[in-house]
Amino acid sequence: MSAALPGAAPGATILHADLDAFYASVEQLLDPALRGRPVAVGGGPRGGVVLAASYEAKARGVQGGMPGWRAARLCPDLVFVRGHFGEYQRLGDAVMDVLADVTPALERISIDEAFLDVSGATHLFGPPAAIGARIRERVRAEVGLPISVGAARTKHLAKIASQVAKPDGLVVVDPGGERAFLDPLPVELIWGVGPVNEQRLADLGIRTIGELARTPSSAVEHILGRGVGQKISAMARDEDARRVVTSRRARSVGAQSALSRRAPDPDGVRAVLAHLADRVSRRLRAKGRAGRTVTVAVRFTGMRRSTRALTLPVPVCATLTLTEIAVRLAWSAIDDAGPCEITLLGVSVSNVVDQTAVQLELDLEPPDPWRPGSRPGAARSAVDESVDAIRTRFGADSVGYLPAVLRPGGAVPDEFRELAEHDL
DNA sequence: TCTGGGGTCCTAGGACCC
DNA sequence: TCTGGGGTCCTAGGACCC
Repeated sequence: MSAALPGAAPGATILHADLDAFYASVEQLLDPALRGRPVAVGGGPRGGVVLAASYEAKARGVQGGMPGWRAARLCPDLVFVRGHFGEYQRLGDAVMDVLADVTPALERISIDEAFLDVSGATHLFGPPAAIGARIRERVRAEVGLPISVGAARTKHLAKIASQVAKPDGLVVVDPGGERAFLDPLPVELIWGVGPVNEQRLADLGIRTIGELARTPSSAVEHILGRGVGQKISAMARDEDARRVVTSRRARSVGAQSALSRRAPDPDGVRAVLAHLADRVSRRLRAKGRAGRTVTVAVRFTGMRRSTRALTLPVPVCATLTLTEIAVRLAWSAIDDAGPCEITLLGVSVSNVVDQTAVQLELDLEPPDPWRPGSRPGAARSAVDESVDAIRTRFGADSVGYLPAVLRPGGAVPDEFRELAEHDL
């Protein structure tokens, strides 16, 4: 528990609400025996990565993204749980419902995190500090989860405030108090400063946000590049002008699967890519969208990655078209790599636009010489439409292009994938 | 014992056009 | 025969976020 900084200044009207160790907290809510114990969702001592760690686990050095075996070594009594992904979705949605009661100016940025602009809500609920406290009480009482809230004049500052408030706290940065709040904090709290940029800044002797704010922007741009340098300098100087955006559509859609290391063989590569292309194209068609650029990512042993992209003259969303393009791109990368083993394949589609009723991609394919006047793309669309309709009625696994046996080993549940999907 | 899966944005270099 | 400069699009790679 941490106390709010005093103050009810009307200017701190952007809130950032962020559930604490979300997946792990849900597990502790569902199973009282896990409360107070170090818990890791996902992974295990013999493989996979930790998707989320409880605060008890974090205190022992366990972090999200860490390989399970390393987490187990750091914390021998760590309890690994598989995860209740459907519950995460349900409870995350329930929390967003609570937030939406405060204001419709709500920007959800992930399953467990959102910005709110409460400038229109203060006459109903009081100053931002009171709204933040009310949100925390309601989420605790009605959903049963701890949530931290930051309030400030800008999104960037509100997000930093919520990070400082964690776990289970509320921090309000009053207008006028921004510099005093920011200056002593480490640069890694700035949105966009990760391990690499943190080190680059440290090489210049810059460790705090105050030091960064006092460094000429040109010097920062010199080591971080112009775009990133300008952004980060502006953040350090508290010059964030972003508004709360209530709806945002994804600009790309992708799917990827880690594979147990294997030498690439044509049938196996095609099978995995067909599966991924099916996931991607299905999501596109469900929203009446299509994309012009197809990108394939291949990861090799040693975490070396390679990508290949192709931009088409017209948007595509047919499963078979996407599969064929992906296969060609993947082999371009694999052939360039020489003898190798692959550990991941990914397919993504960008340059996404609304698809008109006409399936323009039909004309990408040459006519079938055996059937004069035929439009082979029409057959593809017809197949996709039939499959989509069957899945709608009978479930996603009722029909597919692939034998189930080809699903890559170690795959995460589909429910987990869906948690991370952005709205198209 | 050796790293998930969903995304966003930026950069450099090359092709191409006017 | 040689040649400027700017703009746009594309590709490949990389950093970062949740």
